[in-house]
Amino acid sequence: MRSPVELVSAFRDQGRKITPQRLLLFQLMHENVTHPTAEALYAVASANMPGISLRTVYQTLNELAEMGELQFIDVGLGATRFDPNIDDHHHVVCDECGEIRDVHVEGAAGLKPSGADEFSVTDIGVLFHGICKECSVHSSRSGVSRSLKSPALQAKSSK
Amino acid sequence: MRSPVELVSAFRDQGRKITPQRLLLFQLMHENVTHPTAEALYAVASANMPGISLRTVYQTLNELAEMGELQFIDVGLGATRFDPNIDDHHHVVCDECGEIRDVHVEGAAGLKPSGADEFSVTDIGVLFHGICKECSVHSSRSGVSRSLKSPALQAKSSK
DNA sequence: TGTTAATTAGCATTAATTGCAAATTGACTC
DNA sequence: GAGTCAATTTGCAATTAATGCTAATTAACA
Repeated sequence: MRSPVELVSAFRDQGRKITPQRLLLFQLMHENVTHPTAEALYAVASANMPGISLRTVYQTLNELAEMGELQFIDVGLGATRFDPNIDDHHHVVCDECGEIRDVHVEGAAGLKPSGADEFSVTDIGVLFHGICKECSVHSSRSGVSRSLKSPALQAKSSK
Repeated sequence: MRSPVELVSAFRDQGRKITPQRLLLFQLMHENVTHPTAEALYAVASANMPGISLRTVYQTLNELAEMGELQFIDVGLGATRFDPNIDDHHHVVCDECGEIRDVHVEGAAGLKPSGADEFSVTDIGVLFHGICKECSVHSSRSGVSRSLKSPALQAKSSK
């Protein structure tokens, strides 16, 4: 995702307006490596701008994605995560704490599916599941509990 | 996923009961390559056994997953898909029609994430997006419409 | 400073899935 | 073959994630 300043121009160039809400969200998402959910971003935004609506957060995230400024990522937990990193990269998810990290994967671009004849590939995503450094040290902590491969059984966020 | 006959034993061995509903679902999922959603499986099950509940379908799918007999897969569309194939394999999703196919991926097991130090990997999933043979021939058809990378913008099933 | 179309907020709605409790029924015992 | 009891099924309410809709607001331009 480009810098807030660049996004301001990009938005104006497309006939979109610059509002304080959008500006704040640009700032909060720029170089954000936390892969927040819309709700999580909303929480942070609310702290800075009381009264901002969750609806606006969703709207803006969708617009940024539409403009190719960020990526949606879905690791199998309930909510979509947002990633301002649009370079070629992949993700690692800790099945203990739920944290997601961007990683580079050597050779990923060269992977070929065999078994689906004449399927034309437009995108390849590699998702690693496992346990992060922090979680393997401190036995188990807060965390997501249970295997992330079983969404139906997952503990939901306790709101 | 093992055969219905084997599952009957496996279930009994764990103190679980064999009901007509479960038996039907075992049969419907065995060697099923359609990656159905719970709703889709429910539709087929209902045709065979009117009155079976969606709740039971979810319940049974969760139990099968818990026992390692099937996999949940999440391609970023709203609903979780169920895959009775638990061999080492990956998936291809057609962004036009939404179909998912199992594929083998040479070299996938050897992929390493770089950038997340000391992350211990327990599972690797590769997901290919693109257009399937059928959809590239007939221009566009029913289909999922729009990029599957943008769940927030997706047309929802029209129930 | 006025005009107008874009945006925001807030609430209702939809979709996917689970929680819960009452009624039912496998499986085992006698 | 009948009785017992815990497991299972149903059906409905509840929850979560996300979008649809609309009135009120406001940025951007003339």
